[in-house]
Amino acid sequence: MISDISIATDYKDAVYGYHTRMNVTSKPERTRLSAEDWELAALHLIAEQGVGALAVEALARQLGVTKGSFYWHFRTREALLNAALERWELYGEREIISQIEQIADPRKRLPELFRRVAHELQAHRIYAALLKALDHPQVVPVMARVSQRRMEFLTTAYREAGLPPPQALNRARLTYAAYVGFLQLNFTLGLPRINHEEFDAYVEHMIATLIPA
Amino acid sequence: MISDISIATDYKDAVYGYHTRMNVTSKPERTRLSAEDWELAALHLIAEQGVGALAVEALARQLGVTKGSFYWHFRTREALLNAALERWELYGEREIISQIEQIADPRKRLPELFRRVAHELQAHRIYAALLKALDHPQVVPVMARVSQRRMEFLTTAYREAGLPPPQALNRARLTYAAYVGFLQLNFTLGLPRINHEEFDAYVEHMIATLIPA
DNA sequence: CTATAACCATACGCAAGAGTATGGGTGCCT
DNA sequence: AGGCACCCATACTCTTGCGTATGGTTATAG
Repeated sequence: MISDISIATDYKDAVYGYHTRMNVTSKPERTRLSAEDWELAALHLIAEQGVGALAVEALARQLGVTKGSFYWHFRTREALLNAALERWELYGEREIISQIEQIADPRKRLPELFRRVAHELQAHRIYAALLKALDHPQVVPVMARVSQRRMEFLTTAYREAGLPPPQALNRARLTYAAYVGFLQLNFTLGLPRINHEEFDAYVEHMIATLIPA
Repeated sequence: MISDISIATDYKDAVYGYHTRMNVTSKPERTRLSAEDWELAALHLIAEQGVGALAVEALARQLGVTKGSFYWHFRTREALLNAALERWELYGEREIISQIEQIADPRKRLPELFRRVAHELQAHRIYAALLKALDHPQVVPVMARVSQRRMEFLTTAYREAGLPPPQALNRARLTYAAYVGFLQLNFTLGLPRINHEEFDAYVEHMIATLIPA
């Protein structure tokens, strides 16, 4: 229980860099919660156990409170999910794309993108979890928008790297499908448990195969 | 009381009385069921609505019976899931791989494999559904075995097509990830709704990009 | 033709989880 | 000092879905 809380706190720190609860060993530290706290905890739980595991009483236990708190901040469970998804779409994305866009040489963007994504896979856990929750009607539009944006980014990157428009689009499709499939096959399914240097070799193979010289 | 129940039953027949089995007839379907019937219906439901929607009472309604029937054939809900998964692993696979293996020229196998898979996507709905259910501990080993077999098949195919072993393995990983990702992005998420000739162009692009000349 | 096994219906019990009602506590503002 | 907004706990209700108990029906072997 207490370790769960500390995990949630660590997550918040990792994302937003502030610290509200520093208990771990001592008492439950009765700090009051905000809607944001619930949303962040929800995202954390989704990343760990999937959307299906998002239950309000379970979340309340993790946060050291009861349902009474939750239903003051949110009208329903769906409201929490929507708020969490919206937060993820707004703040949980952006960084990488804007970083890559500032690389001068278009030819160097794609390899760099591949390598960065490959080395920050942990940040894509939520995306992987949402991918498996596409039967929930609430997540579909969010995922559609996010995936669409990423696809467009990839497409223009391939065009700038020299591919003619139609091929650039198909190459982007292929690349993005490979990304999505990789997330599935590694987070959830643990496949042959690829090790570190072998993984790097795989990434370089991807670069050599998918990116035009 | 009893009249209420009978009314509810009539209503059920009128609404849920659709294709309970392969043979699509109307109501007087009062044939007795076997365990196999339940397993097939379960697989069908999984393909349509995912593993999470596999509920015994819902299945019973679809088959035109009640729970009483189910718990004669199976000890528990998990038992049904396991039986259905086992059936799928045994009978729902094999065909394509064995077909492809009988193509003489190794260089022609991979393009042919790609095209066939692309044109029989419907057969991969269950695989796509199970992919999203990897948090259920029951499906993990099944998917691990199936994916492992397919990966090995792809790897040897790439070797026979001329790639040196380490590259063949990585290319197989890339290919299979692209396959998995494509399933996700198309069945569940409906992305930009790709049309027919554009899809064919995408498949050919995949072949040109992934298969060595 | 009847006895047994196979199959199914009905009516329960039980647990989990969403949502509600209501009251208590805590901080801040005036 | 008192009041109001904010936050949370407790104790319910209601629904869903799994599993059980028990008895009824249909098929089939002998």
